[in-house]
Amino acid sequence: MVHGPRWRRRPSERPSEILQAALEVFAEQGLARARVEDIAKRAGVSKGTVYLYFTGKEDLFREALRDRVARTLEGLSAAASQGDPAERLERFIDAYWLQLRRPSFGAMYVLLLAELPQFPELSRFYAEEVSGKVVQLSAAIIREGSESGQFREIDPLVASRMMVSLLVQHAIWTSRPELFPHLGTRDSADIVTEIKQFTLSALVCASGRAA
Amino acid sequence: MVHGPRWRRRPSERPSEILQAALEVFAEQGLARARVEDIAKRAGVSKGTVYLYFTGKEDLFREALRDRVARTLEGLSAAASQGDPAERLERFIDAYWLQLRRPSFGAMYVLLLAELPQFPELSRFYAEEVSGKVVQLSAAIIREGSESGQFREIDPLVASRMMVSLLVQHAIWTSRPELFPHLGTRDSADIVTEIKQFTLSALVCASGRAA
DNA sequence: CAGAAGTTACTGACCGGTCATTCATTAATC
DNA sequence: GATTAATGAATGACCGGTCAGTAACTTCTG
Repeated sequence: MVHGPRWRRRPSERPSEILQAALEVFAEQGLARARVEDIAKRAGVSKGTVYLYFTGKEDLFREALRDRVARTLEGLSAAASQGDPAERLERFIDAYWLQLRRPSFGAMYVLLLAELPQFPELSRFYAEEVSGKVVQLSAAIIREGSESGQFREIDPLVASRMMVSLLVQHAIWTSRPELFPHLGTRDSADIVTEIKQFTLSALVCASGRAA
Repeated sequence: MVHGPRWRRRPSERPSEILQAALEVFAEQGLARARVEDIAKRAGVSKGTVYLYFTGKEDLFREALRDRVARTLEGLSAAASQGDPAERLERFIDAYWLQLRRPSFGAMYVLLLAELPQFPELSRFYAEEVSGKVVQLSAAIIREGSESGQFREIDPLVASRMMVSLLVQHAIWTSRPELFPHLGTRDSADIVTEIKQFTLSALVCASGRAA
């Protein structure tokens, strides 16, 4: 058998290759069960190499999650920038749903919920830079629609939370069909349409019940 | 110092004491990180005793979760049984929210999402007996409201999923305030009121946009 | 009723396997 | 041949699970 070199030196690409592999393994196994050796194997390197670029398993976890979390907001502000409020809201929903249905989202969200208490710094980052921002962005659209009279009067932050709830929860359900059979065989496009219709019904409806 | 007996024989109470302690520790630490010794300590027994009543850590996990999960549906069908659809829906929301805001819910839900893939049997139990049932129950109320003309025409299963999304997601957020600052200092009662109003707005509104 | 004999709930030191981390060595590259 | 990237065998901490021993409780006997 003819072999190429047993390995190649690629110092600049290694870190991101390892992070990618790490996110996958952490997503499948969780922090405690994931084995550094498996992450290394998936990244095509040996266990020792991981320790050249990261100080340990926890560091690797932190970086992998930060890397993925930081992308959640990609494209959201752009989507929200053109047209009348209802259109913009629909585009916002589409853009957010695009992020949420990425296969890694469900896993990442579970990792966030399950492991983040151990990483206070990363928790703060997530709360400030991600979780809060999504609600703020959509709230801005809703506020405008409210002021222009296109949407009924409603606290924009409340409405925004409701809409985000619908999207996130449906994304989680979609990511675990074996636990949540009530979605049946609906595809992603149907779901997002249902969410849009429900949200807009709640927003354009004049009625409103007095408290 | 005077000591009582070093321990007492209480064979009949042991199992449930251990399950209770187990649920708490699993909720805090996850399956892999939780130590049997810590569960034992919290239950006030030694490690060996745990193995008298359960065959191992996984068995303990399975039983603790099944025990808790089985209670999720408590009181839901009763709540849904009197009055016109809007009232019944509000009572259903109140009853479900009562379950969801129990401190153990957030933790249990995360355990479900994170660890259940390893327990196919328990997954099936959850999917069939819990997850599906909640949606069915509320869908029945909505269907009736739709048929009586009190709610607009809408697929009851879709509307039901939307409503459950709102409740479950807000419960998760509530259970991790450090990750989700957008709820501010709102209390539980405000949140459930907001959810009711939003849901009913979406349901009673005549408008509807053509697809 | 004493207290001996028997039963079993319970304990905790120990064993064995797993896996994060280290580091002496080797291979590629300059 | 000097430098640095990469390897993988070796190390040791940790923890699930075991089991010989002990203490609480029960029953039997005179």
